Amino acid sequence: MLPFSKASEITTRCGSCPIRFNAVCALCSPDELSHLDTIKSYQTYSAGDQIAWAGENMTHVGSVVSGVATLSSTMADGRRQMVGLLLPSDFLGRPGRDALAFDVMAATDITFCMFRKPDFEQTIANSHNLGRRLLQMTLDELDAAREWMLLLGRKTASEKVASLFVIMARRNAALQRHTPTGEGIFPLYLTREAMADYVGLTVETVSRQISALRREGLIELRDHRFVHVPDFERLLQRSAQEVDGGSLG
Amino acid sequence: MLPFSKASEITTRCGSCPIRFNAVCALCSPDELSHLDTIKSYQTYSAGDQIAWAGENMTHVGSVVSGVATLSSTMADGRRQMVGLLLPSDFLGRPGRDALAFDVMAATDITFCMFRKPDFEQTIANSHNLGRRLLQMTLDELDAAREWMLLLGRKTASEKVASLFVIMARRNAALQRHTPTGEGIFPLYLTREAMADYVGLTVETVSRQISALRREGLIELRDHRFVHVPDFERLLQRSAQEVDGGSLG
DNA sequence: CGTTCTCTTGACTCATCTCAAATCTGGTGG
DNA sequence: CCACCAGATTTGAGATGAGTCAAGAGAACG
Repeated sequence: MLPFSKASEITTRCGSCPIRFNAVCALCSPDELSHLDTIKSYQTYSAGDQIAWAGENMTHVGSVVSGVATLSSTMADGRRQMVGLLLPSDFLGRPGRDALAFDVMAATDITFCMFRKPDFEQTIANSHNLGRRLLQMTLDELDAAREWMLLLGRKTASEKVASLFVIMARRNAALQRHTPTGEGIFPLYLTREAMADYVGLTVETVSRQISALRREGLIELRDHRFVHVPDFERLLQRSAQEVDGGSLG
Repeated sequence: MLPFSKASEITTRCGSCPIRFNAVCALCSPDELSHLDTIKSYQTYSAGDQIAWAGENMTHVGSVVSGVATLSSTMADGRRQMVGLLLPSDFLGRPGRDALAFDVMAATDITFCMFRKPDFEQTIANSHNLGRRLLQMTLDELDAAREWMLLLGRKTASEKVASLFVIMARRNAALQRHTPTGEGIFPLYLTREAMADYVGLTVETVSRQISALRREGLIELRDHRFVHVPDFERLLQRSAQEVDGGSLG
């Protein structure tokens, strides 16, 4: 694992943690939280850092507090597919399994709230609420992965890219506890390459599709870091997505 | 259609159930099992039956005892993507959520060991082992879904079809608690259409790729119901899959 | 301010899809 | 038991969406 710096500045007590109500600890009682307080530690990585490699043994598991990380799978010849996008409150790691199945990279500077795996497994064994929440989150991720499979297997390039923006808009809105409608704006954490790996296209095709969406006024790029959506419903229609509101993990 | 027995014949006490050691109940104690015995019921469906529709409220959750079912997602214009394949011991349903996110169909005649959802949720709340096993299984399914995403997003048609056979060979072997090597044979439950929905191709392309694999001697069809693999390692190589041994869910 | 990396755009290629027709399979009724 | 039919599968020929290769424009960084 790459070197990382202590994040003493952002260390907080669980009770006032920004991801308190969405993370794996969301269902924990005050007692359980104060136990977590004693076994947690913060770790930070810089944008671009490889956090872990597929097959590696993770000594820690934990939650994203701030920043974005990607999970991806790489083939022998270099083809790569992103298989997970970790935003604040998302959980990284597999209690009960040693080896990590996928590569983990920091897409932005990122801070994790980590637990040594044995500590966490021990805590799960004693805290019903922790395991219950982890199951909920894992089931949600599974649903998201399956929606993502529909995108990868059956959507056109144009639908894929529109869907990507729909997903990002939704996940961004979800962090602020609402759902996107009408006009909105969200940060674009991913490079063209990461987007291409997300939707199973080449960078060139992603770039062309983004240009097309801009020409049609479905999106507008601001500062190269933000996406402004004038009419979310129009984008949604272009994505060929059902209206329900999945949020891909 | 593969032979199968009427539910009444296979109704058994949990202790002697064929999926006892892999299903969601695998970690349960004798006490817990005898409780499950009192709340379970068997349900059967015929090949081709739609077991449930996306968006529907499932009143029951449960395990496949024998037979095969598919989970799939359908777009408004009819495009369809399979997102899960349920074999014996796999679990269907989402404790804690009402609506089903995907369509469920019987690929062969199939028997489930079902629980009314409230009963099951109640039992989970009391039985640590049930929830623990469900979490394990869900995490495994998530890994499998993610490998599947690599297939959908980045593999060629030829690799996709070879991967499909690798996956089926592995899952079949896993049911008998071993891993495939060298020569082997397994049943082919899926139609060309289901295979196409699995790997995100058209039936024509799947058919062409199967013909190519046969010409090259990588597989051999027997009775149109079984696939004989003369050399599993050669097939594996063609699938461009890592050697580790995932088994897609 | 040059160097490097990312992104965009263009021209062309090719893998997979589409449309169409032939063949095979299993089931049905005479 | 056999002829026929409907559906599943295979195969062919041509169309096309996305990939590849290449060049130029923009940003980011020192």
